[in-house]
Amino acid sequence: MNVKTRIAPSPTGRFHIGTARTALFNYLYAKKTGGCFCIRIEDTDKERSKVEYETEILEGLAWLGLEADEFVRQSERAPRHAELLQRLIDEGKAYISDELSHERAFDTIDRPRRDMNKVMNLRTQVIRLKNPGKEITFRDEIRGDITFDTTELGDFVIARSISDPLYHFAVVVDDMDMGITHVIRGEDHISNTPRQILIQGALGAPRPIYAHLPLILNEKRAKMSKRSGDTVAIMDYRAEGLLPEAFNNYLALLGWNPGDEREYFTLPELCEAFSLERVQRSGGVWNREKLLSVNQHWMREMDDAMFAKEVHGMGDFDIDSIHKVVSLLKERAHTFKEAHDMLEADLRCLFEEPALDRTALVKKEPVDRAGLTKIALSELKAHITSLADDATADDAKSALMPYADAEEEKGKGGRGAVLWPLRYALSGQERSPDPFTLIALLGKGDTLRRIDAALALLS
RNA sequence: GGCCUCAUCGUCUAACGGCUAGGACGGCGCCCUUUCACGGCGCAAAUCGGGGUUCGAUUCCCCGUGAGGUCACCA
Repeated sequence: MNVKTRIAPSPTGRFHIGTARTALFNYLYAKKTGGCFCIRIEDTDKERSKVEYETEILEGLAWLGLEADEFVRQSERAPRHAELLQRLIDEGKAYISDELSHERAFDTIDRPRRDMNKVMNLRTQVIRLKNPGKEITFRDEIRGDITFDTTELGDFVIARSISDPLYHFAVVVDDMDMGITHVIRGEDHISNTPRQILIQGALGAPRPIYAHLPLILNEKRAKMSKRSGDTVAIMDYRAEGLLPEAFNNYLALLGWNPGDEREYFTLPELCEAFSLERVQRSGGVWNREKLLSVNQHWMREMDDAMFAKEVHGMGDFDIDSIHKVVSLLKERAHTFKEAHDMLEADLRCLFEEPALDRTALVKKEPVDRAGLTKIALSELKAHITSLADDATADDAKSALMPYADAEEEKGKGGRGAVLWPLRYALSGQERSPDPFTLIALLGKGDTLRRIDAALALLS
């Protein structure tokens, strides 16, 4: 069988985490089996569908690298929907039902004393499916057999009018026409499945294979939703500087596992390893910490030029400056936003002259160490002066550590009595990279200037 | 509430019916470093409860309990 899957988002909201994961699983399954992955925009709700949402969803899918083999917009299939709706009516499997419009009927309850003419005007027509009222059992690839009694559904509405089909009807028709073989979707669709099977029955459509994915839960264990205040828009994560590689990796491992202990996967690796059998049955709680950790992993895998470009994109920091500190950023940042912020925090001293504080410089209990600090800095200055102009951090370390070690031997303040003033003189910060890295990055000239500035503070 | 689904460390998860119940994230501790981060090493941390079946249940069955989903002329 030639596998064909689809992601069928409705453009009535932003590109959601859940949609992304459903798309990913559909994509993985299709690619794993050599099948075809389709995108179908479900825009039958003309009131709520918006082009900007469609655009965002499509951009999001592209960003994740979930390229579709086929693209359909449901609204473009209206004639086909009307045709089959009419056929069902002609065959007596569906009927036009005269009734009070749903919302207007509600109005009427509030204002019961309307005159008869008005009430007559409230009448409207909908199309309902004749429900044979039987028990339906379908097999779910992830959960096994699921049985529903469909009599309680009654003759449910499948269209507002011949030209205005509802979700259930459009889905069934389109899945049939497109030849969708596997419907992989969220668990929240389980209860929709029996009525769609009923429509398939009326249409004589084949029943696809169903697989209902566990939901993504928030820390309160409820379905992730914008309403509950969860960050569910993929584009918000992208804006923060998360990588699509990290997203796919994290999303895949939330509700699926490869059966071995690998944790990091590229998209092609996921395609290779994926199987529906190893999809989890229970919902997974969204864990931002883990996402960030996965993101850090993929950030470190990037080449430096790309990395610098991403950081540059988070603000207006000079690209060449960023380039110099990529390795520092790679070891610290979990997102590109974080990386950018570090340029203005812990790494600030690399780009602007620090404002030194005398107390912090000579910091150390219990007596005034200004004298000792002064000696240490002078000594360091001598060592640094003899460094090559393009000394690396390792060079600086091997030139200066022996001196610091010697102080350690003597007791007194130990290495710290040397290393602290050095690092502080160069950074003016309580937290910063180590002094040797600072020397290498600042260059000999700036390094000496900063030491002189510190020395001046002590005289 | 009806119907449906689910149930292993805090979280994501592994474990042909047979192990000291494994890994990852997070946490904690130690080392490295008198900063921060990285890194290394280590520790704590779980089979929801009760019945069965079995020589033996995390694993199979039943009943509880808990959690979630869904009950539109939205998708």
